[in-house]
Amino acid sequence: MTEPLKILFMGTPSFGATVLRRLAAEPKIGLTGVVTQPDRPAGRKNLLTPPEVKRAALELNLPVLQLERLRSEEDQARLREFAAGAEIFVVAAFGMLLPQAVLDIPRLQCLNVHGSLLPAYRGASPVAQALLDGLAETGVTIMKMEKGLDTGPMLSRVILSIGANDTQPVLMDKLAVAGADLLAVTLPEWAAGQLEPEPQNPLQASHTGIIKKEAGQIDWQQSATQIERKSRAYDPWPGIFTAWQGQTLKLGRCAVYEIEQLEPEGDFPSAGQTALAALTGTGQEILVIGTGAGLLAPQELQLPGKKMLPASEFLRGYRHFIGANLG
RNA sequence: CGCGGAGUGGAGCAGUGGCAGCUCGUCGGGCUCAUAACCCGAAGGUCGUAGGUUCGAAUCCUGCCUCCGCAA
Repeated sequence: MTEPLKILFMGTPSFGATVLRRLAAEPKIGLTGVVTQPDRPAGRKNLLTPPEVKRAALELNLPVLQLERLRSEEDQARLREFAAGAEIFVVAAFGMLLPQAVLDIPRLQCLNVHGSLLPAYRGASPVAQALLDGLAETGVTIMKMEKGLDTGPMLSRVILSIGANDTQPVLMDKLAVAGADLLAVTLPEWAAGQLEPEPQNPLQASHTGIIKKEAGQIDWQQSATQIERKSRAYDPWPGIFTAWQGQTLKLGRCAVYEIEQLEPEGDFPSAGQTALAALTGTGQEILVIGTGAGLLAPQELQLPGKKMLPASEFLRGYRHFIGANLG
């Protein structure tokens, strides 16, 4: 058996941390160090919080280098020094574009693990977008990095099915695990020169951007199915929310019902209107909200300063919620 | 010192200086072919915590603990 591949890992949030932890357990792979972003103020007190990848690296007793940017000569020099001995850079959700000068550092190039089946869903939020679009399956692609954003030629990929109840963190984690396993296979083959990179077809490319807070605003004209997808794609941030009595009302997990499945008390609610309806057959009463198509049944609701509550408990405290118009 | 909200019987809420309440649940009884429905009744709270103001504090002031929204 040959020497383990010497790898420098670059990543920032939990996707990167999951990949890092699994790589660390791989005997054929030797991690020389971890590069991540600086600690940032986060949380309610704005406490300086280390990125998840840093926490994982410290647990694994790996040297850590935190860089704010990579464009200056000075930063690149520090990186070059830190990366001494590394043959490959492996990048997973790093959050920074690597300049050409950085891409040129390692002898065996830079490889990226991306949470989609490229060339579809390039960019910052491939997982959320796949959930929003209601895809049946997605996957992970390992590519050789180029200067562009997720444009490099592909080395390997694995396809995963998306569960009907998968939320963004759940799917993200599945992809990270699959991506790490794929790396464990791909890296040695790449190092041995056994892989021929396959260029991406730019005509099939699509882009995903950074998610903004406003994206979580519910449009009640959308179908219940679309809104429910949104609730899974935007979990845990920004979540999905609407307005009630001048306050932001967050919805947690949701279910979707067709009109035939329910017997309402009175008329079916219009878009954005709340109502109680009985499930046909069982007679069980549930909270539903009208939408552009179908009915949305939120399982959990939350008002500012309050806890997320199961719908039944929420209604005990706010009985006049029934019949309200949201949005 | 980033901004802000909230802690009240088992659960969720109301009560902003003067007897601690509502919905639900729980327990007992009744009604009913039957029920998650309905009727009658009961138990269950040192109002997060430590001080302070007051004749009197869940309520006003201060510290602390816990939970949460915004911002990042």
